[in-house]
Amino acid sequence: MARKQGSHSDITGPRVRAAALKLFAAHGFAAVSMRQIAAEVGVQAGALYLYTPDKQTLLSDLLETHMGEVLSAWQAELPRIEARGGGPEAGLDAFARFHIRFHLARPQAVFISYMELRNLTPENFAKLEAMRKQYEDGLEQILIEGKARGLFDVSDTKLTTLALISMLNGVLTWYKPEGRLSLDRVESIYADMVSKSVRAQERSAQIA
Amino acid sequence: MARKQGSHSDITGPRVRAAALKLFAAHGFAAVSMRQIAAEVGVQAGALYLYTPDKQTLLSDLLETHMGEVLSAWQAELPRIEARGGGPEAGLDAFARFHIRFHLARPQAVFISYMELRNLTPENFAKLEAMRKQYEDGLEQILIEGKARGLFDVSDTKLTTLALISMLNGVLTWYKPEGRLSLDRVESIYADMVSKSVRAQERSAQIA
DNA sequence: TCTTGAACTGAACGGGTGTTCAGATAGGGT
DNA sequence: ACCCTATCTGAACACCCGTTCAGTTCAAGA
Repeated sequence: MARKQGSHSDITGPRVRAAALKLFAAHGFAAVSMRQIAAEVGVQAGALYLYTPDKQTLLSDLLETHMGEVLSAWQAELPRIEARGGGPEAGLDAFARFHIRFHLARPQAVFISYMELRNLTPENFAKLEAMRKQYEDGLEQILIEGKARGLFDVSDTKLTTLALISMLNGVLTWYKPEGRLSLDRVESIYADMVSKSVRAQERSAQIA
Repeated sequence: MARKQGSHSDITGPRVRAAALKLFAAHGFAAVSMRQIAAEVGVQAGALYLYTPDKQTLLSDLLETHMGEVLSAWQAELPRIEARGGGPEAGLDAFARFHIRFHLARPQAVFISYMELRNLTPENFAKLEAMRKQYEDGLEQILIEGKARGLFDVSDTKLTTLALISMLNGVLTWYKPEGRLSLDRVESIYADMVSKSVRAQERSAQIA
């Protein structure tokens, strides 16, 4: 029965990862069995081991791939910020909008990326943490620069970075594409809240 | 060996719930076995069934108890807000500070409350969702009133409610009691960010 | 046409799962 | 001193787990 039309390694491999992503996001890593993943792909459990050495690696590959995509997508965004002036205010706005848009396009990957970290081996966990930190540092640099220029009123850039990312991540818990608000509208509202939450008060002295 | 000193139902029952809370928070509901919980208590697995009809109920009892405590603690906070003037600004500040303080005191319960919802039966899930909504409505009412009085600049009170709670919940992912910042300091920084993120711009017209 | 080997099956491995229950144990009431 | 019963044990139940592997199938290369 092997080697049916269109059932080569190039096709089954991605299907295995897609099935794992879907099921891990829906039920959690620990609650999903290799047999369930295999059934979703339409294959016996043993066949999965042609595409992953074990269940744990299947998870960490998904997470590393996702985090890699986040990092390179944000890198690709930087030139566009420069093109629009490149100040901390433009950077912060771009970050908020990028984060919302990018993450809403991959809700399952984002979901498991912060739900299933504890199911990684220490080595895999450390690697993921480093990537996450790199992403957060991108935001913190914007805050640091804005603070230095007196544009932002931020007492602790590290805490603020985490608080802003938490707020932005929250969109995943409720956003539905067919919902009341359009993606653009959601993006704008979040970008506005982010901007206001760190903006320095306009000094009355300047106006008076 | 039964009925050792101090090993009555009144004592073992709470110990079972405490062990389950600890292990569920650390490893996740699906990854923790009844035998592990029993071992933590110092008892055989069968004995757990004197204190819970099944594993699922053990989880939902923990979640419902926690959510009940959140709601009643917030109710108890309301008179104190009234005493301090009772406006939307005072209410919002009180909510942020209450949320941070209360949740940091129960990190494990909070953790499982938004990680393990999917492991509940639909009935138990619905009950929990209703309680969570009631809590969120407390915050939204503050925003609605502040918006009506022109104190807050909030285009969508529902979205803003969820965004603010997400931001406040984020504190759990990084706060360590022995860390760099004191609880009071963290509380103040978050309360400040919350306040600024919804505050209406001071109109230059008023000043000029 | 024959051979090769990638892709997959299906059964098996040892071990863990939630849950049940007959029986042992021992503190409190009489 | 005795019994009662709340409490707990330890074994068993049927089933599911991740992983391995000998064997089967069949498209492609020679």
